[in-house]
Amino acid sequence: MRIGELARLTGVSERSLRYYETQGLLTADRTPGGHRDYADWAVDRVIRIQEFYAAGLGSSKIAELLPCVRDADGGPSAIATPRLVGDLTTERERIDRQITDLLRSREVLDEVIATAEGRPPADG
Amino acid sequence: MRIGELARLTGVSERSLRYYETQGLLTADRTPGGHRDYADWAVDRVIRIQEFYAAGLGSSKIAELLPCVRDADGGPSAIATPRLVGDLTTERERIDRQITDLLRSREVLDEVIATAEGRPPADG
DNA sequence: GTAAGAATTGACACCGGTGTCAGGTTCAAC
DNA sequence: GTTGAACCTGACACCGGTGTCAATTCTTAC
Repeated sequence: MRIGELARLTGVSERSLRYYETQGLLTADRTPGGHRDYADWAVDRVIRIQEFYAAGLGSSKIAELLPCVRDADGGPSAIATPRLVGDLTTERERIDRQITDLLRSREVLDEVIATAEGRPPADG
Repeated sequence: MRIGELARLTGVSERSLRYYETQGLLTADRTPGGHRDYADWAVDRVIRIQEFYAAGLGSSKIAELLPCVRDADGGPSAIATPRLVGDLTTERERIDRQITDLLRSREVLDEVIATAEGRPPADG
């Protein structure tokens, strides 16, 4: 499929899809004229990339990580090197902390919202 | 207390503490010479500010939100306006989505780590 | 008084994914 | 062929919390 369709299917801008390619996150065949031609599994990959970005990982970490992820690209998945495993473990801890922060902030927001709506804030 | 001590106690840089003041997130008395003099509750407030930042809120939203949060600043808490409640509800939804993303990414990381360590990936 | 450490303001820079514009090329339908 | 939509590359800018440096001033202990 072409970049326009992929953008439409994933909700990710064409700009970003091209950027992912420069970062080694997403590859595409080319038509004789130079237009990108994506395989079907690109949709899943783009969604996964977005999830990783949302989780706070940077392009280079995602680039290392993607080959090790079992997904629908049809290829065999690589085994993470010990160094990468160390990095990912660090990321995992960061993600844990972030989840904790998010849960706490969500509670606070709920309390403020509940108070403003005249409901008694859930006991705390 | 002085800015240096507050920075040490919270783990937040002096630079950031001064920035928070410019954003209306944190106030301090001043000594006759102009040095900031923070009350004890500033520690809790700074930690809360950091949590909100970590949750993806911007300075201006936090500035609106803080007066409505019941915390240790000794003051009575304000009631959020309907407009603010709307904004906070939107933020709450964003936070929910982000938590979902983080949980999913964490699972993927766990699988990659487990595979690399020769453990069978937790069934999925 | 004086010296050393701490605090002040102001300015500049960074990161890094994304938006956007410009100027040119390709594709597909007629 | 021609035409209009889609695509190409390259460049510039943004955001916004934080790091850092500079030049100056305040505080405190001697």
